[in-house]
Amino acid sequence: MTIAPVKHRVSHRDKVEATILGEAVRQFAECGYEGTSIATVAERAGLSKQNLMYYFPTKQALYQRVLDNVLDDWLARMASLADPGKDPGDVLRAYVRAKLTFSREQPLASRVYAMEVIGGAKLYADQIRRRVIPLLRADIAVFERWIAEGKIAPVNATHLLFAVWAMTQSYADFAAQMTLVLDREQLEPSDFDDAERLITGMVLAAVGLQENPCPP
Amino acid sequence: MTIAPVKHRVSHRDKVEATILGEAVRQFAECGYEGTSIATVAERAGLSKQNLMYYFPTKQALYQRVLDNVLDDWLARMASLADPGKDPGDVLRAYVRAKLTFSREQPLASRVYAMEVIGGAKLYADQIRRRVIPLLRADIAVFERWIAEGKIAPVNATHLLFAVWAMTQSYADFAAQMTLVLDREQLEPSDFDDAERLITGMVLAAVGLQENPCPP
DNA sequence: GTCTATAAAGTGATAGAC
DNA sequence: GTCTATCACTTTATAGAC
Repeated sequence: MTIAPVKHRVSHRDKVEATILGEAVRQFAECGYEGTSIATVAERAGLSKQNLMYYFPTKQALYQRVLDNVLDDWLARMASLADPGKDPGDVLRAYVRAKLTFSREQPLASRVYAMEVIGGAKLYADQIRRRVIPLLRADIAVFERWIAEGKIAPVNATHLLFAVWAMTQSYADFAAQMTLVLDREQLEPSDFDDAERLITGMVLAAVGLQENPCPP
Repeated sequence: MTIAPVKHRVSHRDKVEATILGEAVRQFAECGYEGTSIATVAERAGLSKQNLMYYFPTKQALYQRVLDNVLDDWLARMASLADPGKDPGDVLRAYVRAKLTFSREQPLASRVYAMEVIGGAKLYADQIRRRVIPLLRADIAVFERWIAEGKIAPVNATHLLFAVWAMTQSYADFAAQMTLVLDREQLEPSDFDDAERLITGMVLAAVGLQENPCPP
């Protein structure tokens, strides 16, 4: 009886799964869940589709793993950024920067998540409810505490978070349109710098934390 | 020889096409292009799939007509909103309001367009290049002229437009996630009022047009 | 002008070989 | 433990009937 080769730090299975997941995230980001065929994913990963289904028994299992990885990565970067004890300005700056960095470094992850939400989150609503919503609500609560303490101007905290989310996420999701406007092959680091400056400025001005040109 | 009944103001064909397009936009918004089957669209529209393909010879033709209608509606609402002669504050307020109204009244249209862009605009890039990009560039040029004339603070006009687009569009595209945060069945008119207030405030504060709480 | 039978290719999934 | 031949079904599209 042969025993599984546990001595390897990264098993053969782990390597194959990583290859599959890498292609899967690209395909799901382009075509969404229903639009992606496991045959295409398998072909680009260099496997037969039947072989892929040995590692991921169903298409849904593959999709959920992709989305799990997306959330893991995102949550690791955003975890407890909003600390009510820290300076509001610093927190807001860090928040915008972290979210923009994710859009720049993991645009495919962002797009898979966006596609799922736009389509109504039919396959992942439970996980969003469990892992994302509490985090967003906590961030909103921090904003509201700052307002109550008079540290920032009284704005609608919920919609402020929606705004930050929307502006930063769009640099991954709507990159195709932005590159057409900017007449570029792809978004450059300088574009993300410009975006960070503008978004940070807007947010800080909105909550009264930035010395802004006030009309006389 | 029978002649086509041109006397009818709305032909039988127009009515059937409208029914089909109504179901198609819903289906494309949920599942994207590849994820939508014309059989499903036909069934919900009360036709056989073969009959649907009499009116729209290919799936691509149906998809392009749906996207054409989306753009027609959107362009009609946004046409020449940015008039360099008008008051910048009024224009920005009207711009945000018009875009938010579209998100509220035509969320499915917004989502079909968003899905196409996120997937890389593989089937509609030409039309976006032709009909959308020039309009966005014109809006940016107006913002830049205001800056040159000293009417608004010197911000990055391109990214300001990206920000407005992102914030307003997200109330259609990310509605599924927003309703989870807000614990609602669907977004209410009051949510759009709150959104309009916050977004307008952010934009006007960013360009120095709103008397904002300045730190002492 | 409107609708239907049929085809040709592709889908996710399983049972079983190495 | 890893991989493949095969299946039952759905996809878009066409050729042709009413």
